[in-house]
Amino acid sequence: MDLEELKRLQLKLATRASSGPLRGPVRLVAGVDVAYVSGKNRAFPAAVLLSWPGLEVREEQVLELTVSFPYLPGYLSFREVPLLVAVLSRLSRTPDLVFVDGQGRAHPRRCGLAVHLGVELGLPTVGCAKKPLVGDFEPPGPEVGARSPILLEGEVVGYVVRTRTGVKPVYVSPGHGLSADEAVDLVLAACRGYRLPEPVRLAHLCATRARKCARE
DNA sequence: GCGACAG
DNA sequence: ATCTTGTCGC
Repeated sequence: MDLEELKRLQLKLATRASSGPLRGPVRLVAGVDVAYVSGKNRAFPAAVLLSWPGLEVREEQVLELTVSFPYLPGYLSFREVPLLVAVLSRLSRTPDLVFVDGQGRAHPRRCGLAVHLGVELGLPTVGCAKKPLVGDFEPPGPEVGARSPILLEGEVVGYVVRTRTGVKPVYVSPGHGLSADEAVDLVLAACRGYRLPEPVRLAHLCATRARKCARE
């Protein structure tokens, strides 16, 4: 792998990403995540389909695949996009929007996992990470719904959002097909008492559960 | 050179 | 991400 080559690809992908506004109604959403087996190249990508805005689980899919690309900060999408595309293709219906566990535009080259996946699928995506990658920001207020902008080179690429009182905030940034403000609204509307939005939280549980079963 | 660094 | 039990606090 040639990182300079991949950097150029990221810049190209970022150009193809739309910053919204969201087009069309959202009635079905999906959440994706990947669980790994310590050290090995085994991965368990999971996708959960839920109704919107009701958030009722409609379908779950999990796969056991081999990962070929290593984890490198700034290049996560080259490791996970292939896995996520594979598991999403297993769903019986195509979601109107996908919640991703990772950054969207809050990336050095504006091409985080959510951007890459969204452009690749041609579907709107929201990035919701548990930790920051780049940008400057202040901690959001203590009340649920509080947000503070993530600034990168003078641009608001996302928001640090308080989804639960007394709990660390999440880092929300748009992937493809929507604005940063819409991304925040969607994440808050997808939370049900936990730090992470339901689609991502359930996909995480699904992937972890699959890995556990596979080992027993 | 030093520190940072999604999952 | 993963390795891991109990424990403090709302």
